[in-house]
Formats: sequence, structure tokens, C-alpha cells
Amino acid sequence: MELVDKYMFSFFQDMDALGIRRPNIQPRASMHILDMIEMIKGLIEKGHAYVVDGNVYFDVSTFPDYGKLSGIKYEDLIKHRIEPDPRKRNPADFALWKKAERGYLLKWNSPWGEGFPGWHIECCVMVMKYLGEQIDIHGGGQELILPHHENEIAQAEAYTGKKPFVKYWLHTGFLTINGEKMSKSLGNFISIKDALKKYEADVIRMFILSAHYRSQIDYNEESLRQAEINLTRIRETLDKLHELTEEAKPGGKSPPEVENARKSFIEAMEDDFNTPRALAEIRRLVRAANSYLTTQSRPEVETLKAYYDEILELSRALGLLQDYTPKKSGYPADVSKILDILLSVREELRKRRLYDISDDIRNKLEKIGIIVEDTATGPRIRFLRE
RNA sequence: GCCCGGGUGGCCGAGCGGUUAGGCGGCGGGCUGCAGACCCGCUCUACAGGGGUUCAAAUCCCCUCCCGGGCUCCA
Repeated sequence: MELVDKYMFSFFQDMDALGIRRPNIQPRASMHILDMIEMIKGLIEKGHAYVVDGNVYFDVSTFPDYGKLSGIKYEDLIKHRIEPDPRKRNPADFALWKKAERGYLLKWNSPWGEGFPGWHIECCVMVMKYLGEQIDIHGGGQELILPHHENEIAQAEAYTGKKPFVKYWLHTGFLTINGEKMSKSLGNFISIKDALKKYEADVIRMFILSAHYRSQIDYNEESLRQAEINLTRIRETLDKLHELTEEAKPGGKSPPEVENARKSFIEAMEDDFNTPRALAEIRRLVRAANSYLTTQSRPEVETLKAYYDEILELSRALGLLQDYTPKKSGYPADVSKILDILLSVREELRKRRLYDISDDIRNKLEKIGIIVEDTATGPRIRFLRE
């Protein structure tokens, strides 16, 4: 139990750091042993399970739907790599309760003697206890399809008699690293904590969103770099839109691009969470906003706001930019004033074509995180995000 | 060995019978004293290989190669 706490705590830390919201309920299997025993009893009563010497097995022959999720056929199901327990009626049957062999530490009392659950049933029990006998969405990695999820379906549907147990299964693809699967033996794994030392949470999120959840995704420098560039571009555009709002002329309205992007975004997300397409819509909007800014010498406030709000809202729908605020200098007012003086002096230098000095000022400011961009309407300052 | 997924342009990555995905990078142009940011254009015989089916295939069928997952007591 201590071990569980340790990893659970570490897991929560990582999830929080990644900006993943915590679920409302996070039940623990070991706290539901009695519920599992009840369910196993029910399955025996209904004739879907049988007891053999302290073990309880699910009788797959009583559940013709077995294999409907993975598409596995009965003939293939009875083939096996590991020799099955010969006392099973059928090699395809799976354990609901296992007898604890001598010296086995993790065990509980049950009507069938000391033992432990088959570890497929806890999910059904907890789902039914907290969510109901049938649920809309069940997630998990694709490696769980068989046998774990297949077994869940068999247990739950045989027990309740209601189909389907789950309407939509969301199976995520694997994460590889530099083209290879992560493994301890290859030593090429990366922890979330290490990744977060290198990239901020939003960059990692952007990286993951850039591929469909079902696809395998490869963690490598170049892909993370691309994610970072894409993220920065969105943020810079938001900064610019926000900044210009203050001096914009009144009037304007939400341009059609905003409505279109929103519609296409929703369409993409409704299509099995097609986040790459959804992101493309955000980028389209970002480009439209920038395009508007370059063609208008004096943009209109409502148009700017429409772009700003929509880009931010769509990004946040994907969990990006949750704590975004338009970038301000973060310097005290006095320092800002000094900076303004410095910039106006630099402008004067530029007018007098003393470019070596003005460029020197620009370079030195850049070294301390202040980027000066000379635009048609005068210098614009950008502050590097840490 | 068997069963499922996949292999898309220099790179990432959608699409899954006919319509521009998108991004990164590169090239050219605009704006600039320069740089950057941004905008516009180009990068268009891209769809692992070989056979089919079809008026039409990256998309359907068959074979081969490669990668990932699974094949029941890890969940």
C-alpha cells in the first residue's frame, strides 16, 4: 500500500504539472475486493463462471460475443503461447478469482478460500459502482484491448445482461522515442519529469495534439521543436492582437473567418477527436488574424477582439494556454519608462543613420530577453518567455 | 506461427474511392538601413513494393517487405 501511495503521488504530480485536470473520482481496486467478490458470486449464479479448487473462471462459452472488440475469432482464441491451466474447461476461459499459493502476500478471504481477484473485474466493479451499468466512453492504451477490455465486456455484459457495456472505446497509440519503443533494457525511456525540465507543459501538449490519439507518436527533438514553434506562433499572435486593441479604432465586427474556423474546429473534434485537424483550424485563424494586421494600418477593435477571443477559446478547448495572459514587460513602471527613453534615443540614432550604435542597443537588449522589432509604425518590443 | 493496427513529399502529420489538409524546413517576393516578426507565392508525377478491381485508387482486393500491438493469470 505504501508503494501504491508513492507512485500515485508521483503520478498526480506529473499530471498536475502537465496541466491535466484530476478526475472527480479515483477509486482504488484494493478498496473494492468485497464488491468484486459479490460480482463473481453473481456470475457463478448466472452460470457464467465456475469454481475449480479455489479458483473461479469465467466460462467464455456462455458469452458468444467474446472477441467482438478485438475481432479475434474463437479458433484463434484457443491458441496460446503459455500453457493454460489444465483444470480450465476451455483454454479461453479467464480467471475471476485466483487461489493464493503458499507464501503469496497479496491475498484476501473469499467464499472460495484465500486468494486475489483476476484483475480484470475491478474495472467493471468500479465503473458500475460509480458510473452505472453502461457507460459512454472507456479509454486505455491499445495494448489493453485483448484480453483486458475484452474480459471487461464479457464480465459486465454477462452480469447485467445489458449491452453494450461501453459505447465508445478510445484506445491510444504508443509513444516511441527516436523511432524506437521505450524500454528499460534499451535505456531510452524518458520520464514526464525529465521531459518537463526540457519543454514546458504546453509544448508537450501541443506535440501530443499534433497527432491523432490512436496513432503511435514519436518523441524526438525535431517534433518537439516544431510543437514549440507552433505554440509560440499562436501566443505571439495573441500578444499582438491584445496589444493593438488598446490603440485600435472603434467599430469592426467578427470576420467570417472566425465563424468558419469555429465550425470546422468543432467538426474536426466531433470526428473522433481529430486534433491535428482542429489545430490546423487554429493556425488558419492565426494566419487570418496576422493577415488582417498587415493589411490594416488602423485595425478595428471589435475585429481584433473577435480574433483574439476565438483563438484563445479554441486553444483552451484543447487544454492549451490555460494560464495564458498577454505578455507584458513585468518590469516596474520606472524601468518601463527608462526603456521607452532608450528606445526613443535609438530611434533618433536610426534617423541619423548611426546604425552601428542602434544595432548594438538592439543586440544588447536581446541578450537580456527584450526583442526590439522595427516596424512601419515604430519599434515594437517583445519579451521572451522564460 | 497466428490475429489486429500501421507504412503519406527533406521532416512532422491529416485524409481512407473523384475535390487545396495543415505545419516545420527550403526557395522567391513584400515590408525593412539591416535583422526579426508578419504577409503573399513556390517547394505539386507524396502516398512501402508488385499485381489487380474501377470511368476514376494514397483510399477497395490479393501477394511481398518493414514497423507497432496482442496471443489469457501485468492491468
